[in-house]
Amino acid sequence: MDIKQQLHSFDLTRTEMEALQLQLQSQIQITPYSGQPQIVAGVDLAYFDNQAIAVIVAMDVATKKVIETVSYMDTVSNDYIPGFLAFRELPLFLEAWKKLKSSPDLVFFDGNGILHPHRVGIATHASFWIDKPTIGIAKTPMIGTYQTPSPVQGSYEWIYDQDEIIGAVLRTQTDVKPVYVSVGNRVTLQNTIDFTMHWVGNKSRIPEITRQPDLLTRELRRDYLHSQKNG
DNA sequence: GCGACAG
DNA sequence: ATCTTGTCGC
Repeated sequence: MDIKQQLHSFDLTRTEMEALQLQLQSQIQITPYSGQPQIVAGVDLAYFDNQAIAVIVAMDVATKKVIETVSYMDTVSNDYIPGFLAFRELPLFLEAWKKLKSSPDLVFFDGNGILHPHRVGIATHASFWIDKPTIGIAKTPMIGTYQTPSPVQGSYEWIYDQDEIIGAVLRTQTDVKPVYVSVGNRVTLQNTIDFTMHWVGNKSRIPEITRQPDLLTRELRRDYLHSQKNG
């Protein structure tokens, strides 16, 4: 099976998934983002039973206002396996992506980029499907070693795997648990930190760019389950 | 062999 | 991710 076919096949064995990650890993481009993104998007999913709703929210970088939102609901075919989140969530995300009319310059994912055993977390993996620069923002650590960042908002520490820097522990709010950010593809870790902090308000630990889709995904699930309960 | 392990 | 009560704090 060539890589092109695998790009559309998510029902793979563990060995096949690892082989695909290794192929993608060799194509990662950690390069500075050219200029400034004008439109960016955030992604998240909400589950219920064996189904899920994927939501993409496109926002204007300058005004920080929502430009467009799209969603896609379907059955989830793959279990969650640490290290293979992409194979569970990308199928739904890609369907939602097809419905998007605007063209984001960059996409933020709930999860990791290269802060991953094979350097191919969901944000990195997705970049090869949508052909866009990506960034990963995780709420809990997965791998790597790091020092605790200062409790002040904006402070951070590198996350290492041996001598390799694979991400950063970033304090989005003073005296609040930090988040774990990493390069998805086609950006630098510094771009990742800067772009992430741009979306940090003064209230939430989670940047608005991924908090918006998180809120909307739960709202849509509530509405769906409610309408289903009635008519 | 044992424990860890994004969402 | 999801299941859930009370509770601390602005």
